[in-house]
Amino acid sequence: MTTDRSSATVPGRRSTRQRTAVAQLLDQLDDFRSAQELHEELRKRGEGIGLTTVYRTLQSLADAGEIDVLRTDSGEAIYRRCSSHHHHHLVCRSCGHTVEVEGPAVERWADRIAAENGFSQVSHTVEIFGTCERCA
Amino acid sequence: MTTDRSSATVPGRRSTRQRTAVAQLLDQLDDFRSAQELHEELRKRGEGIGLTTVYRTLQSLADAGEIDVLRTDSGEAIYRRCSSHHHHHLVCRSCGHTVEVEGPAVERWADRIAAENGFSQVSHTVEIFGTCERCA
DNA sequence: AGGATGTTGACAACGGTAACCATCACCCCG
DNA sequence: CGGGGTGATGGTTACCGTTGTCAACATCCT
Repeated sequence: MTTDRSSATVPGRRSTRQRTAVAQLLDQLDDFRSAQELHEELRKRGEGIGLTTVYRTLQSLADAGEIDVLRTDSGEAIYRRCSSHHHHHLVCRSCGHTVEVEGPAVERWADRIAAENGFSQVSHTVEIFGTCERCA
Repeated sequence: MTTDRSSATVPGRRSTRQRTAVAQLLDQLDDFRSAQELHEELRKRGEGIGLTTVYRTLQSLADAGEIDVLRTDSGEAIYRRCSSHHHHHLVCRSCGHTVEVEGPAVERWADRIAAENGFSQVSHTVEIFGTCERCA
């Protein structure tokens, strides 16, 4: 069995009903969702929670590395609970279905390129978009 | 000799002083810049041009594939005139200084991963961010 | 030159996100 | 097990990048 991350406290420290609700919802979902979508879903489920709190909680979780953040073409941030090790995503443009992927060679390539050009504090974004079988 | 892209018209069709100014500025710059930065620079140079027009022109150029668009961590769009062949970027977080990079192996890796998971119509984003030597 | 049509730009609206801050809930302590 | 200090909440306002609006204007074809 996996660790129960739903009770993660992250921010300052306290565990509240709202934070638990956000964490649990993220655990259940497998696709990237926007803060507003998550907020709407929580309210739909009867959770009393403010949009501000959702934003704050997501930001804390992201800062703590507990969730991944992507940007849509329109600039909107979308969130998803991910495994903790470094990975990238293969995302369906149509339904948002996501597969975590790895590419050790890509990591090395990025680091090498950056080093060759004198860049430090290197990070990189690698996302693959396409149409999944079900949406094809 | 290369084609004179500074006179690109793109949108509907007409060539105007403003569009030429934006295109020329992009030709001179080698870094990713936000619409507002470009607008400010143009005014600094004495070009009478509205912010709205800058946004519109950049969007048209991007739609036409004449410039590349990236998103900063904060979600802001940044633009840069790029070579037309497929490439990626090594971008300085601090000053926007950019180096175009290539990674044939990465392209193949992305295509293979997508194929293995049954995804079609594959595209990918690969950007490397860091701090360049001058900003370190 | 004349005019149809595309373009401009000041301004207002918009949408996502973050700051405020008074009220509230955790949870530690006795 | 209850009081209270401290961190959390959330309605509201503010922000900021970006886009819509629309009257005035420039371009370019004839």
